[in-house]
Amino acid sequence: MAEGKHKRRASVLAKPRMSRDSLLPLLAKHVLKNGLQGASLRPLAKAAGTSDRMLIYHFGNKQKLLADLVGYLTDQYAASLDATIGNRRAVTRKACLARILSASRKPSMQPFMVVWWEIVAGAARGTPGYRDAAQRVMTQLLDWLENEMPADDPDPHGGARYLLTLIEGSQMLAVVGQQGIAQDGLAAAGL
Amino acid sequence: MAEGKHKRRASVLAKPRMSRDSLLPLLAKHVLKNGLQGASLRPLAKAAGTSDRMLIYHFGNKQKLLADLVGYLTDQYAASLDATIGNRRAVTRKACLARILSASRKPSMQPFMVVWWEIVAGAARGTPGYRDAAQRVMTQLLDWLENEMPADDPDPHGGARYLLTLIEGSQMLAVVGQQGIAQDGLAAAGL
DNA sequence: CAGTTTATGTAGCGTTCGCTACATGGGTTG
DNA sequence: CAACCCATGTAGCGAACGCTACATAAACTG
Repeated sequence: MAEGKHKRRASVLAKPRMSRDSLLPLLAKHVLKNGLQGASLRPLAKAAGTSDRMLIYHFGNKQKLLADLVGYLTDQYAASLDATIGNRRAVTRKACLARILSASRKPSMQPFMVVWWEIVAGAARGTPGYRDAAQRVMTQLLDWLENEMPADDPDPHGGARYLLTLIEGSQMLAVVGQQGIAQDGLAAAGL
Repeated sequence: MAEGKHKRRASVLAKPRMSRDSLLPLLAKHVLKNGLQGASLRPLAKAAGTSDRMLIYHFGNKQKLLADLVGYLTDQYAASLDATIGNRRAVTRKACLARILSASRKPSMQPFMVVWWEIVAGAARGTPGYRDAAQRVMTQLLDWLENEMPADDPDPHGGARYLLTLIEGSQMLAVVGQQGIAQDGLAAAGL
C-alpha cells in the first residue's frame, strides 16, 4: 500500500494526461466567460482541450461535473476575495463593509459575481451541490468578517452577521441595477 | 377606424381562441412549478393546452416569450405581495421588516421565490427583459416600504432603502440555507 | 514478456431543441 | 358569393444535447 513509486513518465510531446484537477481550471474559465446555466459538454470539452467523451469519463455525468465545478469556482472565489481584501483589522464597521464591497466591485471579480447568482438560483431550486457550495462561501465570508471586525466592536458575532446581510443585499441590488438603493440605505444606517 | 363592432362570436364547443394574455397565466403556472431556466417550448405549450407552433406564433420567439413571461410573473408577485401584506402603517421599523419577511416566507410565495432568483441570475447575465422586471419589483417593494414606514420615522426615505437592503440580504441567505445568519444579524441590529 | 488496466479516439444512438413550411378551415370583408 | 386573412394543425428540418459502444495504444503489474 505504501508505494507511490511507479509514476507515469511525462511524455515529451504534449498529451499531458488529464484529470479532474487539471480540467477544472479550464472548465471554470469557460464558465466564467460563458455562464453556468447554458453550459453543455461539447463546448466545455473544447475549452478544456478534450472531448465530451472524456468529461463523462472523468466526472461520471454532467450533473457531477457541474457540482464539482461549482465547488471549485466557489473555493476560488473565496480564496481570491481573501487575497484581494487582505487581513488588516478594520477600524470601524463602516470601513470593514467598504473594504469588502469595493473588493467585490473590482472588474476582475465581476465574472464570478455573474456566476455567483446562477449558483444562488441553483441553490434555491435544489440543484445538487449548489447549496453546499453557496453555504461554504457564506460561512467563509462570515469567518473573514468576524476576524476583521474592529477590535473594540461591542458585538463582533452579531455585527459580522449584520454586515453580511447588508453586503449580500447590496450586491443583489447592484446586480439588478439598483445599486443606488443599497448605497442610500447604507448611508442612512451610517455605513 | 372607430368601429369595434364585428366581434368573434364565441363558439359553443370550447376552442376559445388564445392570445398572449390568456396564455401567460398558464405558462406562469408551469414555470412556477418547473422552473424558468430549463423551460422549453413543447412542455410550456402542453401546460397551456396548445403547441410550440402557437407559442412562436403568439410571441415571436422563445426569448420574447420568456421576457413577457418574466414581466408577467414579477407583476403578479408584486401584486400578491401587496395583497398579502396589506397596507396598515407599521409602528416600528422592526415591525415593518417582520411583516414583509413573514409574508415572503409563506408557503404560497415560495415557488415564486425560487423563480425570483432565476430572474436575478438572468439579470446579472443580461438576459433581455430580466433586469427591467427585477428593477420593477425592487422599486415597487421600495414604494411599499416607504409608505408603510412608521409615521414618526426620522428618515423614511433612507430607512426604506436600508430595510430593503436587509430584506434582500436576508432572503438570499435564507435561500442558500443560511437563514440563521440573517436572523442573528437582524437581531444584532435590534431588528 | 504476458496480461491487465487506464486513458483516449471515433461513431453514433435516441432525444429534444427552436423554429419553419405548408395546408386548411372558418370568420371577415368587399 | 368571392376573396382574404387569421388562427391553428401537421410534419419535419437541422442542430445540439447527454451519453454509450467499441476499439486501441500506451502504461503498469506480476
